[in-house]
Amino acid sequence: MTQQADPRPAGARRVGIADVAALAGVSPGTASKALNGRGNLREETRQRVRAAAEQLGFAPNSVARSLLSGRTFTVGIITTDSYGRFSIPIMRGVEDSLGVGEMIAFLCDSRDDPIREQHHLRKLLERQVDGLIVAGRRTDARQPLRDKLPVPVVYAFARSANPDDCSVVSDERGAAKLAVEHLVKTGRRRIAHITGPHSHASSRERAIGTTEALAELSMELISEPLFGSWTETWGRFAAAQLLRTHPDVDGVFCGSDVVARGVADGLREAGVSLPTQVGIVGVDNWGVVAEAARPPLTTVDLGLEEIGHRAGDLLLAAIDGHPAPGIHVVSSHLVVRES
Amino acid sequence: MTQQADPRPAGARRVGIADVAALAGVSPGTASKALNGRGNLREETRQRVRAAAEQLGFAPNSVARSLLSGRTFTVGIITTDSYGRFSIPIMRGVEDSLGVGEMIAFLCDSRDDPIREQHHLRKLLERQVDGLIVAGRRTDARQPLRDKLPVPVVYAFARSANPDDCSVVSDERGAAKLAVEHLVKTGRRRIAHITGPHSHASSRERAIGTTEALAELSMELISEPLFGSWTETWGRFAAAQLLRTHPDVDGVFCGSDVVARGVADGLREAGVSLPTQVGIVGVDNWGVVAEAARPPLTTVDLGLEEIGHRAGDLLLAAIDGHPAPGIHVVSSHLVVRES
DNA sequence: GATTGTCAGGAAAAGCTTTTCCCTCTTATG
DNA sequence: CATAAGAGGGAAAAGCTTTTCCTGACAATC
Repeated sequence: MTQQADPRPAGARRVGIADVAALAGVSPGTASKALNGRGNLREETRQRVRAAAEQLGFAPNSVARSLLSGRTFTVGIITTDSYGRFSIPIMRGVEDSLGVGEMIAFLCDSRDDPIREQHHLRKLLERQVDGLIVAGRRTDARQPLRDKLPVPVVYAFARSANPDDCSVVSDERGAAKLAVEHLVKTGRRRIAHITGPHSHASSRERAIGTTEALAELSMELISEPLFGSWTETWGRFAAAQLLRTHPDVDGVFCGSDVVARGVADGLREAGVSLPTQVGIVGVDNWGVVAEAARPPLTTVDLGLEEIGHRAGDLLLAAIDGHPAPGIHVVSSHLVVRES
Repeated sequence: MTQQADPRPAGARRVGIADVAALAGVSPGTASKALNGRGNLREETRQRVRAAAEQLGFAPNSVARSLLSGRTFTVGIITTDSYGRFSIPIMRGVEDSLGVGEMIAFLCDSRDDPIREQHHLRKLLERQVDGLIVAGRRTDARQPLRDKLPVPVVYAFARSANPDDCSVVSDERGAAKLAVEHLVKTGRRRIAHITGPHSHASSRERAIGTTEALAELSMELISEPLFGSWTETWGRFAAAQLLRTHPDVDGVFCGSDVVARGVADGLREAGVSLPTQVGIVGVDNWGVVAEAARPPLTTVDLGLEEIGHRAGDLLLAAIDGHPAPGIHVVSSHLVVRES
């Protein structure tokens, strides 16, 4: 690996501050002050140095700068999800937040493998990252990374099992509440809940939130929540089953858009007119699924990008010495389409 | 931004090689040699140093190491796509490839904004990345990043307009050929092509590949290629139209899985039995779309992950002084499902 | 016994920027 | 005029690891 052939093929030697200083006829220290607005220099000298830097296309070597300051303006993102459905908007939010602090992110994919995760962690710490964000694909609590880390950590979407860590999570029950209230507000009274596997915390939370929200309105589900899998096939199957047992259903809250799309297809193909006879609400606001469904799905957006953004902000604050441990809940919002 | 509050909340002072050396009773230089297998040391000394490093949990500060060696073992990935459908598998491939070289990637999202892109470029160069990968979302050629970059660059998926740059691209015509051959092999003779916007190079290339592949078999399309958009709605619409003008169609090659799914729904709901009467082939192998379609879609996988992998390999080679300029084509492969 | 060679490890420089401390020159003040 | 103060800029250290060069000690050889 990595012979020592010339590592700079095209663009000549990199210019250093010494080159700028020489061209401007000052010492490197002075050049540094001129460019960074420090020290006590004549305005004319500053101009001269700036001109020299411009002319040479000087960009400070941030490696040297980091070595001195102990700060790299770099964070590591460890995602357990192979850049999938969930981590993508989260990462975008993180990058947005980090960008304003002139920080930049290393991306590591642990693929749910603890060994891999520790390996990435070590590599990131060697590189002196200023902080870490751990993004998961499931809302179930996860093991903390490791005790006594030398840098702050923020968990995004998948909370840390240690409540003293800083975690940013979605509001699962609030999402269910939004969905239920929307269904009721649009006149639905006989509501069912079709969702994913019972082994997923998000399924269970959303189911609990659903019954709670109905209870607040003195209502209840027309049947027990139907747990299955996060697939369209399950949605279609469950829709058919639901029609057999409860043909009078007029609203379905689905645990995800994928399930909701299956339910919509299942109902429509059984001759149910949507959204006239039955209203459907999904969760995720996953464009390719929700918009292509017939009718386009009304759905609850969990605010993944906002989660990433908050995680980034909290990490920056922690790096600046203002940690905010605990669970931070980002609220969901309803996206009304035609279903 | 960034006060100088204590940047290390939890884990005490970072241990340096000097700490290890002191504990082992040697000089820092000797400790370095011991840990890196350099120099001429007694085996017992090496052991002692290794034990001390272990005990203290020492991890070398790669910032200092980089400053000395001029190599950071870091690359920058600039994607024009907000971590979307295409960049995701590409990035995974890149990470796979880079991982074996113990390299790690900075991720930047330019959101198709040249200003943003230049900004990211500058930040990455300041950080002394060893190389760059530019990943696009469209196959259309793009402007090169900049002339005379001090590090090697590999373009992935979206080739550089400069043919002397190193680009890794998908085989659009080959993909069309695979699809057509599959349709013909499964007995289809009256084949149509429904695809995305004519303004996209990938639509045009796939259409050309389709007619070429048919020509090689002394066949031709039953109608001109139908250009539209990358949506299910277009697929459904085009399917209906196709049935009106060519009710005898028995095979459709679609420019993407999303379109193919629309076509499948459109045909099925018009009473066409799939795949008995009409065979459908898509492009992308996008799980959530292709697998949920009825029937699950046979599709051409463009090998995005492989593109990322190749790009990573080529970049590593270039960093090691073995550049391979030109266009590198990654071949597609057929994924046979039930359509 | 003196010289040469080898082995083990130490000392110091290098890599690039920033920052602290200090020096010199000018100007103002008593 | 002499001293103090301030302005402007230089010199050098610091940050951490690696690498080169060098020194000492010991053994072997003549």
